[in-house]
Amino acid sequence: MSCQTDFIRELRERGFRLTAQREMVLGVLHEMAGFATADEIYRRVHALSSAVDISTVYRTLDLLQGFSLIAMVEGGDGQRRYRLLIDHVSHAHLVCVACGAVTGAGLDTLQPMLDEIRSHYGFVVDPGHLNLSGWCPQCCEKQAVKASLSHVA
Amino acid sequence: MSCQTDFIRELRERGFRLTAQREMVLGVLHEMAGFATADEIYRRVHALSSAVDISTVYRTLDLLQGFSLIAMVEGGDGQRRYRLLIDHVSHAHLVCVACGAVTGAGLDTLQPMLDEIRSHYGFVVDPGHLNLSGWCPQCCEKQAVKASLSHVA
DNA sequence: ATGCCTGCAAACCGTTTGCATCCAC
DNA sequence: GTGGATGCAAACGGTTTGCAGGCAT
Repeated sequence: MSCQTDFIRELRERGFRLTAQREMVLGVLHEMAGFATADEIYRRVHALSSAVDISTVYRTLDLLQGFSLIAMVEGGDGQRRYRLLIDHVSHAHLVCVACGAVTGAGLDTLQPMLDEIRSHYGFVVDPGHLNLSGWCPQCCEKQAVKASLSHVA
Repeated sequence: MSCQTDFIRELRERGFRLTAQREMVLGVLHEMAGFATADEIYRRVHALSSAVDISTVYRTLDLLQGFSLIAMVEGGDGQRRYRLLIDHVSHAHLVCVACGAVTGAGLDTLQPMLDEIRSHYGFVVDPGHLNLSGWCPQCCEKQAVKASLSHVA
């Protein structure tokens, strides 16, 4: 619930209003384990109260991003996925380009590399948006199958 | 030009046809230094021959992806960017979430990390699609300015 | 009472697809 | 000649925006 109070405090401090819709979007994000698309979030909010529009979901997600309370990744399927950033900041995200699944990975092993990139290229990798594209174990296998097939065909 | 022959050979082997449009798309990709959006590619091809459609560009890009001859990254702006994979395989891509700029980074320093991810999570990061999101030096500065402003507002 | 937020619906933009025509094979 | 490839245009799906009304402040 700490995120809830963070959110409300941020809202108040910046002169935004607290509405039932914004609470619901945050609530849904809070009870979801991993990443979710805007539409998935919309559906769950809509189940709570049918009078919530998808545009409000997007606007609230924008707001939450502005507060750095959520992370956003671009899936390989053209859909964006969102996730709350409550003490998940120290995680990298392994995004499967085949099925869109997102797995968490400890950031500690990656930190030396990020520092190296920073000093080499002046490029600051955002730890909250550190997304590595590739294949999850399941799709990795499928990919191997597909590759062998395309050699035949 | 080696990519050209690779492409033609792949086409022939798989029973696809060699057309002027496909050659032009490949040619444009070849003469471009970095990543480009489908629209940028389209404009350059269209400049060569006005009778080329954007849909053909997309279809050719799909084809090239099928042959693993190009890499695709999802920019933070919702546009996909493409790039030829001629001896550029050993590069990671630093994608700026603010301006969409893509910088290359040597893969050698990152390889140990990729191996670790593979053994830890069974997740195979695709070296050809290794995209790290963050801020390029220019936008990094702007971001810092914006952050300080939002504290005031 | 004020004006920020909302729902509605339409616009938007990148991408995909159906179909008649065309051309590489 | 045949079927894959193309151009055209319309559809598509996720996201954004304009606007009149509603509700938190």
